[in-house]
Amino acid sequence: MSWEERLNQAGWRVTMPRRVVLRVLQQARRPLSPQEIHARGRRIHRSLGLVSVYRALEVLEQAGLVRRVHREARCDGYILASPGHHHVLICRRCGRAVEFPGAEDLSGLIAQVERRTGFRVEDHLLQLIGLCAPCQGSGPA
Amino acid sequence: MSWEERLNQAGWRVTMPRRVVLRVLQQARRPLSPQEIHARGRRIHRSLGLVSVYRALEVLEQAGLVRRVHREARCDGYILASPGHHHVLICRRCGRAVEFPGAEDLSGLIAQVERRTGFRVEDHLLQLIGLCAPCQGSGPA
DNA sequence: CTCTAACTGAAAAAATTTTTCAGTAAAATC
DNA sequence: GATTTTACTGAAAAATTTTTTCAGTTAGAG
Repeated sequence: MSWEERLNQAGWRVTMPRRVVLRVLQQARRPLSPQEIHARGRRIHRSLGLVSVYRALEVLEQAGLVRRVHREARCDGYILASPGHHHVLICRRCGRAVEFPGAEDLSGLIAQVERRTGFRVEDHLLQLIGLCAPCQGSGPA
Repeated sequence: MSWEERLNQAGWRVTMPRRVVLRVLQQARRPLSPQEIHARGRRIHRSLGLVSVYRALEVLEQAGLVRRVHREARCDGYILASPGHHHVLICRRCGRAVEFPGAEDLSGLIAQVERRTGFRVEDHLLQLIGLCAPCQGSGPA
């Protein structure tokens, strides 16, 4: 099924901004901000508006065609650090965040990725999202 | 070594805004934005400025006393999604991003975390940061 | 082809983050 | 403890990013 069909079946229309945003991301070699996507998109279709880029990204993300990557810059949640531990567990209902140890648990996966991609992995960001024990009883709201 | 000593040894001063931000985060049960930290901080020290919160977070993060959590909202990098795969590998030098499969590699870790914390894990965010093969030769700039 | 409501771009508004600057205070030195 | 230095501070202004509003436009069902 093409992405156009996927959009249609989900009740969305295939429009110029969505087409352009997708094409820009297909050609990109790194994560792009809405601003960057807009700038590149205008080279494909001059009248593309920035607002439409924001809206297209929202729809395309919901449709699973685009993924948001969380980068160092411009992300605004802070918790207290427990030195040496880098993993975070967040409850999607009450928002509670817990750090937990376990860098060594990823070593196998990291070694495998390094072998397959040629990257040298220096750091990582792992966040698990779910429901904490008290929130499991309280319905999904 | 206390956090005050850690700051001093790294050449930073122990000041009111830094003290207040740290105290707010110690009392918090979830990740807080700079705005939220500011609002709570003013209840401890009325004259605390928002700008100082931003600056304190920057310093405390560098000192390893505070950790930034990347949440769904307000993060601006997008890449194309390959359905079903959730992991991303980013080169810190050239910015190139690659998705890679491997959700199943985390199942052991996730089961362990669920057992230890009582959370039910529904989703996760794993990003590896490092140097891609071409960038490994070209120095750290 | 017609119709309708999901869309669009532009402008304005809102919110967030950074810069600037004159003054303050932490902590090293006396 | 007083003096001195300069890393810091809050407020205001500027810059940037994101959302809302609105009058039209257009994708795609019928």
